[in-house]
Amino acid sequence: MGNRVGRGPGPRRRRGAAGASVFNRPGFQGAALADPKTYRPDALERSVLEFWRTHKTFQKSIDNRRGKKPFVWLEGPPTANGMPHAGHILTRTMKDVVGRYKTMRGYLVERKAGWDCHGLPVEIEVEKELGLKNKQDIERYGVAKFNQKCRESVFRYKGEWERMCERIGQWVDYANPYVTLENEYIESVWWSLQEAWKKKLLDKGFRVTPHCPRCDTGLSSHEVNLGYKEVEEPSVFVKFKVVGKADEFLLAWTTTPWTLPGNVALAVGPDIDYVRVKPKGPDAPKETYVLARGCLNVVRGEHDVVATMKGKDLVGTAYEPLFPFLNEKLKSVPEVSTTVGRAWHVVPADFVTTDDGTGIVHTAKMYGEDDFQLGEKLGIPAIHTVKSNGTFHDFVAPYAGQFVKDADSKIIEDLRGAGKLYRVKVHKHDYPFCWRCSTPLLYYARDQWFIRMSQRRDRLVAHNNTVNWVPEHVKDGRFGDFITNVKDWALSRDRYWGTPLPVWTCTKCKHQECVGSIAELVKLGGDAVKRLVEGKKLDLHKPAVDDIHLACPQCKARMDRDTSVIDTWYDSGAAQYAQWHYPFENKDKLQHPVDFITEGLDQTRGWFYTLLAESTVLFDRPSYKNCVVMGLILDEKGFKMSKSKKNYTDPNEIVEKFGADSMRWYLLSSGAVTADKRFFAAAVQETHARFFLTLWNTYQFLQSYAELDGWKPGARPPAFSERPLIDRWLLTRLQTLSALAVDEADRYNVHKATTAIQEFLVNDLSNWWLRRSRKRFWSEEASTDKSSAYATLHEALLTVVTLAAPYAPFVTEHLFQDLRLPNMPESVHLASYPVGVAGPQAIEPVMEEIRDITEAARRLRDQAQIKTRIPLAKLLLVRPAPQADFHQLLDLVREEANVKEVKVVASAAGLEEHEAKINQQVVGREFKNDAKPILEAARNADPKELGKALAATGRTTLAGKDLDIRFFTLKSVAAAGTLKADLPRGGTIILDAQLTPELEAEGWARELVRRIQEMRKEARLALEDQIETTIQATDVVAGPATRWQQFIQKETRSRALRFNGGTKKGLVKEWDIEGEKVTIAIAKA
RNA sequence: GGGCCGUUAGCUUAGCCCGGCUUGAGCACCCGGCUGAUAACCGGGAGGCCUCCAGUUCAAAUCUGGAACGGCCCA
Repeated sequence: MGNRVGRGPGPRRRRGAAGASVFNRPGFQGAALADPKTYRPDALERSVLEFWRTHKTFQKSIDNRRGKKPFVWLEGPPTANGMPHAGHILTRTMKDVVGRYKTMRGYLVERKAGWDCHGLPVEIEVEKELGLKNKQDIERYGVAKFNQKCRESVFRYKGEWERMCERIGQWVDYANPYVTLENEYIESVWWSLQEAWKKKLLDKGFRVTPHCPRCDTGLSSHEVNLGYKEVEEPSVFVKFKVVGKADEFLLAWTTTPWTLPGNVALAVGPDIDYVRVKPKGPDAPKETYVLARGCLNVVRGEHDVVATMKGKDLVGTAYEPLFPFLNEKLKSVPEVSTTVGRAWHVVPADFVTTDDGTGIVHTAKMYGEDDFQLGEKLGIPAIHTVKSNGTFHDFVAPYAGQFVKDADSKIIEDLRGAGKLYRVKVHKHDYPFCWRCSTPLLYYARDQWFIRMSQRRDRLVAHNNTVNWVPEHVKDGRFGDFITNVKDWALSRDRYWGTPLPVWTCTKCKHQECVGSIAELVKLGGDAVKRLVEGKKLDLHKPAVDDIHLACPQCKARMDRDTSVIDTWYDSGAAQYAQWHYPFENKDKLQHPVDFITEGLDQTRGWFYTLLAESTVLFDRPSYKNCVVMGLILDEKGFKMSKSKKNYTDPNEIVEKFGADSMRWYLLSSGAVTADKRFFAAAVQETHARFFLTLWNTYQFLQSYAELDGWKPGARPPAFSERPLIDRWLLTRLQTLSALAVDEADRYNVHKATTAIQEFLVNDLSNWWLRRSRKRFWSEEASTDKSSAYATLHEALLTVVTLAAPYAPFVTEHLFQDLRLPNMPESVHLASYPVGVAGPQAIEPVMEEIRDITEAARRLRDQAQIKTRIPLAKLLLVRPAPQADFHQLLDLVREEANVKEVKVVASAAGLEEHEAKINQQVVGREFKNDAKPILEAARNADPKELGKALAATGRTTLAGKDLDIRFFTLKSVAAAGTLKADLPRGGTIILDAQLTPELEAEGWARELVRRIQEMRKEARLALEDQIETTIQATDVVAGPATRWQQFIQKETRSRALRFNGGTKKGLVKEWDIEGEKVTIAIAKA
């Protein structure tokens, strides 16, 4: 390569104004960025957003792909009445990454936004705002006005959501979103409910669901889950008197005393062992108790077991009701009075355990799911003792009107007074509370609408099996478990703000109609409805929809709508078809399954389920092909982020400081996106520094030299074969990298793709290729080498930028604008994704070896305490003769290790020793059970002794076994006292550490150059500025350095250089170089 | 109470599927070097009972069982 360090950093002249780009930048105004050379993420990203707006880039990325294979993605609609947080940023980033990536791979990716509008959360917000406390308050306030407030409140944070999504670079069509409150959307939902109705899957009946007495409605399991709290409550052991036996009692246990007036049966496990016990002692009551043998610890004091039996032996035993109220009520209702005799008996049930309680389970039909099913089986009538607002009915006289939880203590006292209480125990457990209003929830049977999902269980399972779940364990784990035990979907909600259930019932003949479209509504509703539709006044919400009455097709009498609304989760699960107003419009848009969805793990039983449930019921098709389940975002300490604890940094602050790119890259690259992830500012900062600053500075390097040299992208790049090996290596690495990035992204392993891109940029491009190629840019004269360097750096940056574009859309766009050639697309997001060539190429391991050699050389210098600045004469590389072009790469070693000559020799006889290491795998396979002593002996042996024998004879003896060379790996190591090092992949280097006056002189020169360069920087001189330099030094330094005067002048751009003379001008500094005092002065010439 | 996921250096993590180098890396720390691209870079050092216990095996971070802790989900 020749020693052409030349003019150091400065070329001859500067072109254009400072900071102005030499590249083509059609859309950028440099003015937007105060200092275009500094990376200011926030300003840069905002200017890129502006660029996308003015060039309609998002729209073009779709229009360009018209006619191409579609890749269909479905947005899980957020509710916009809360602020977005870091978890939302992660899922929205993932959605965006996949969209951009697939677009660049050539697919048509349309991205319709969506908003989830209905539901209890919205109602609660409005209630709070208006100071309403319960449903009566809402009714008094007026449902019409209330729902109007809900409608206004839905989009309270819509602006924040849209701003956040835009700011983090999510491309999604917010101009044409689907909105679940619109008539078209509701009409599609109605259509689907009618389909379910036609299939006899939509039905009405009692279902026990978690119920909030304050909101007076059932809650979805998702909602219940948000409100578990640990509570300590009294639990009671109650004595049920056996009919016909004077002093015999069945002991049962409950944590909910308020359900005792509703008791209808006691359940036992048929195969569980039960005992009859009698208390012992003078004060003991003359009573016997029956309970499970496994629960005897419940019994207080001394006692005898007087009999044992199986649960099935107890079945049929009649007992006296604890309270008379329900009994009397049943007798008074003619339709059910005949069934009274079925209640208050011991019955068998498979849910009974002896884990806690007594093994005899108090059963109140209306207040537990198991209880209800058991009650149904026994034919016990469904009669409530408690109203849906949580207070006792009047017929439960002593507690009438009291809230159940408040009545608990009175019930306990009354039982104690009546001698029916065995004991009370404080019980600690998790109990659900309403997640919005903190009222304790009741499990409560209501007559409600439901979809018979249990009848479609097999189809759900079959469709689930077609889904590519990422991570895989969700398929058979959390999701699979859920659907194999799927329950019927309790659909109706006795609330106001939601999609109304479209079922009308005839007031006279009870005929029911499920309406599936607005057209049908007009047909059955007559002129009044027709006028509404024609006047565009139709509102399908309550209360307007309740005012629509249909004419019964059977008897012409009036039909009234069932007053309930449906579970809002049904709305979101309808998105697949309802977003297109299917089947009334856009029949061609519907796709089952869609290609891709992603949401957080918390949606497993939410949206992931409702989508699959509806597509199974309606179409008998799976809903999605690929489902990426994102992990949760945790705080710095690993706890779930919580608004109330405020244990997280506002993500907006982080975006402002380090940029959305850094935020996205961190979230995507630090471990799998499907794993839970800690999120904190320092982590994002590290990403910013490591990847983005490196990218930026690599680009700045190219930019500043191109500017000085007048180099332009695409200016006659040398052919691949003409470029130096190091360039060919880099370009080959790019191929391998691209292939890997595509492979990983195709499998949604975005963290592996991003990590690979980052490692390439930092390690290969910046820290190796560029580090080793800097001087090629400094050279004065035009050459193939120099234009190769430019072309290679340019091509590498362009490829990296394109590879990283889906993940970090902003800075890549900015750089692409500078790097693109005129014939390239106007945006990186309109470009094709590089697919590369898979498989490591022959040159890659060669470069690995070169890097190993320089590392080893540095290690040797360190050991010998010889600074790199002092050149050494020779480095011997001991290895078999390499391929011819290997020698080209040895120049890299020469410069990096600062040696005058690198020589490859076949053998270093006499300079090396051997170290042998046992190969456990081979020994293990060969000797099996006898391997242990051999391995132990090998561990205890001196590797050098072993190596000596093996190198000489090819065999040795260990633990009495004669072992040949194939049981060892033999390494050559430095003989004591030599500067010699082994390479990890074979081969050895030997460094000639002999110093000569010539070498030392050059070292002094380099010492001086470095100080002068540092002073140039300190004086803030421009790269190309000329200086005059004066050096005051003793002969130790000045003598040798004078011989290198030319070199020093050239390197430091010193027009004049004087030793020990002249006047000290400009910046003057005193240095201590290896104990020598040196004074240097530089002044701009 | 049941299910799922996780636990590797102070922090972030790779390796685990498919058992076999002394468990790799980045940040931070210490020593040294290098530096007119970088908030850098290069060499070295220190820092790991790979959460624990048992089992399988010639051999376990890796496979199996159990436990602890953390998180999530369900009751």
